[in-house]
Amino acid sequence: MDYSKEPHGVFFLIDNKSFYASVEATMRGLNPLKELLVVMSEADNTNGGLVLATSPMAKKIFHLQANVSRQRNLPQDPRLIVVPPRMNLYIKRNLQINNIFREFAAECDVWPYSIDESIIDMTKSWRLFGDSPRAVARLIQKTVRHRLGLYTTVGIGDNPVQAKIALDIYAKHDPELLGEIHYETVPEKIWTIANMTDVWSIAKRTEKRLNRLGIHNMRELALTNPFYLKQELGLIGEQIFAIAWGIDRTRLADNIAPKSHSIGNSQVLPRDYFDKNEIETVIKEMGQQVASRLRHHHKQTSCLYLSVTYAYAARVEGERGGFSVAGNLNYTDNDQEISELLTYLFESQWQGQPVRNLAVYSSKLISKTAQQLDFFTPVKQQCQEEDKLAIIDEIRSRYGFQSLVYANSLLKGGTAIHRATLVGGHNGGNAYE
DNA sequence: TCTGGGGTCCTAGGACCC
DNA sequence: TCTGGGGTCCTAGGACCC
Repeated sequence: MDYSKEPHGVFFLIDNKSFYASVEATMRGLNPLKELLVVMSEADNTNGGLVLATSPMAKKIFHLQANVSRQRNLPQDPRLIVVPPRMNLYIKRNLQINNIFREFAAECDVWPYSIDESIIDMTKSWRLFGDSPRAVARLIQKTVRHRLGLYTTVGIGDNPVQAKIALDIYAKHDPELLGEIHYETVPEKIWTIANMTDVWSIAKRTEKRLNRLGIHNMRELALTNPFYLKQELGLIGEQIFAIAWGIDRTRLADNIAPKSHSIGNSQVLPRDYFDKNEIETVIKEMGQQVASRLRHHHKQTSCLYLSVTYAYAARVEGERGGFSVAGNLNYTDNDQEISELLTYLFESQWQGQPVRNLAVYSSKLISKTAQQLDFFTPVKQQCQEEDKLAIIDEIRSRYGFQSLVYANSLLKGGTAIHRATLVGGHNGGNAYE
């Protein structure tokens, strides 16, 4: 493989070791790597408790490998500290960590990827801070540890995908929490990965399809004809072939840049819902929440998507366990218009099955520059409606969502009030210390 | 996994157009 | 109106990630 024309840079992929659990440990004056601690959400719909994060030592001692597990899987051991999540605090820490990264690279070269991972393009700046990329990575780790008490894990690569694999496969098990992959070390570092599903973008289904083609590891993948892979797996085939060779031609500015394609919410209901009115109450609430988020981002949507999953008891083998439908409408961020279309979509498909899971997404978004008036409603009325929603948003941002709810949320089945203070479905806690 | 939540991207097949 | 064909857009579903 000739790598000479491939982009060569210095990329760091940094994540926080057991992020939520580590933050909680530091808040208690404990060492994140030594304590036995789990963060467990006990929201209504978690069915007894959902473990969101497990400290490294708890994973080791109690063999808790899976990231997400249930309360029933937890050992009854007095040494184990179980704490509720504080999502707002984790968001705040994430911002602080990224601000530290911005001391080591330009603003435009730091790309937050998730609540506990960021990609940093260090190509232009690493020489300012040390003799080798590895030394600079150590310095960043020490800085974060010193200021916030948190341990970070760093994958280093000549491009983002090498850094990502270095992080996932090597850094997490390295005593210094560092991993490196470069073009020259691809056969040694990537082809030897025992389990293909450990590689980013390959999960169970893709592994199965590869197995059917006689491919059982990364080396075999790398040595397969790429045209054959493309023919059998489509674009995914090309992509994972490139990954097997450590090749990544994406330019972060084009690909990672936040370009919001959709805004939506989903929830598992706290119990099975049988009644049409109850289900529609929640659908309307979710529509209002999506509308409110659209307004907050100054966006409007022209396409709504509703997904309904039936209660387990209503599933029939061989039949679909729910439905999803999409519908178009004129660009809007209006509660009423959004709720109406969602209700219509629901009624167009629902045939009385009990429901357990609902999702509402808005897509085909545009930035809102001015209010779009329609031809059929008096202008004054449209402006008043707009003003009313702005006031609702203002009151809610000052006094909380539950300070002002539609009467339907007080009806049986509504979940909005209960969920109002949750962040990502979990307890927000308080960001202030 | 008898159910967490918020996303992105890809694709097969149908509708529609010229 | 017992077979055109190519292109584009849309929908619904699948797969994956953190």
